[in-house]
Amino acid sequence: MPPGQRAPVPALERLATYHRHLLDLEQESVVTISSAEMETHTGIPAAQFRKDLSYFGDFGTPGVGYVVTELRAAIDRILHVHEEQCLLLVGAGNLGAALVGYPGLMEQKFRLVAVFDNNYAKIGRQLWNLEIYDVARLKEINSVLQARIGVIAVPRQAAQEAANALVDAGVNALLNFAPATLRVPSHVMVRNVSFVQELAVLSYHVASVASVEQPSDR
Amino acid sequence: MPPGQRAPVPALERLATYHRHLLDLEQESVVTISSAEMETHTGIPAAQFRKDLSYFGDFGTPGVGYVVTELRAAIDRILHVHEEQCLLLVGAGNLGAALVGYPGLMEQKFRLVAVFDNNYAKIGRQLWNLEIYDVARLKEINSVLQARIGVIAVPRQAAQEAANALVDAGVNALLNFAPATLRVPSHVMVRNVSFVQELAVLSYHVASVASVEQPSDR
DNA sequence: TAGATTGTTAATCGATTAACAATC
DNA sequence: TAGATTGTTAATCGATTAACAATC
Repeated sequence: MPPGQRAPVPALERLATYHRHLLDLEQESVVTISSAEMETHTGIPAAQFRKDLSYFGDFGTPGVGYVVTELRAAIDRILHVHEEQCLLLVGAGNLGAALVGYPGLMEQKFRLVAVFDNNYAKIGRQLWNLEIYDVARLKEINSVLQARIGVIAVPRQAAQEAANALVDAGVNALLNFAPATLRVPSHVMVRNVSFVQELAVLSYHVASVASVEQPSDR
Repeated sequence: MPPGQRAPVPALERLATYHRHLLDLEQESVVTISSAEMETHTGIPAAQFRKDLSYFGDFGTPGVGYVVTELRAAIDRILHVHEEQCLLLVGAGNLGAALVGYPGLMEQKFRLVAVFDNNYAKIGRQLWNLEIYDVARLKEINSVLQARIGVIAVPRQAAQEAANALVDAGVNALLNFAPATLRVPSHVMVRNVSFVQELAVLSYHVASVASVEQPSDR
């Protein structure tokens, strides 16, 4: 509760998970829920749920639990997803196209407002309902749009350049799909999404399970 | 070095990062590299690099460093990416199509060998060079293919069912793109890739940077 | 040999888990 | 009031960082 301590990033990630489940519960017209019940839904321990929330305030009632709608709304505000968030996308390839068309984005008030590429064959074309702009115009265009989150969906070699352009345009948060280590100023947060890295971890696991011979658990 | 201790998952994730940079260094014909030099490349502290490797053995030479090619090959074997890994994909939507076409996969010896969907409008069609099969045939088909890693790229509502089908077909590692909490047997490892969750963390950051007023660092 | 750099041990840090007094 | 469940403090756990003896 005392805002002296900063919430750990893992707590923020879990907050997003709680949020998703709370939306489900709202749909099912569940009115209140206890931390123990949340545990059965999310698989995250009740103590951790309460601890995570405690970084931001008091949201529950002892002996009762949490009002689903209120808690969902509170997390909306914490994560700042209660109002529309604009996103810029750099890279109009397969992955970029999949992101623009991804229905989960607008479900959560994220809106892709502009797409950029450096390939002249693509510039000026449409990606779904959005025109593809020259990445050289990023700063100019964002001076109007004022988006603060950028999505990088370009090949590895172009990733740093895309990051530079986005930061220069006033973006201070990057979702990076390229398998590259980005250098950014300290006020910019980067979240990497790397399929290949995830697959490597799974690959390690598969090999180790195979070597132990698959136990017949469950 | 003593294999009594199990490597932490964060160490495995970093191993994949080291691997990527070592491939770059090989391209540039760099012969040896020290942990300090790796730090400048990857941004990961030298001490952590050495510690991470120490879970798996001795790979360097005091006073010299690491032979790039040897270390890359050693990590290949640790992550089990030295031989081709077959992947099954469930979900032939936009995201699935982007994954099949993603060049980074085959660069790293991951090969998507079959695509499944439950939409009869899609079954029998081609996705790039692969035929889309009925998800009901997953077990039958994998009894031949023997893939051990599955990729879930279906809508949230269908994710658990896809996971069940994959596990039933002998898969013990899942890369899940659906924003859902999957229940799986304990021998199955799940890695979640959730754009929206990542965006929520970034959204929190953007809001907090804005509230402090952007410092003029860097 | 002297200089460099490893692998490892010990110290630090931070996050998770457990326990419980406060409170509805 | 009695029962339930919170928010928080303290204990535990695990990962990161620092320091250094071993070694090329």
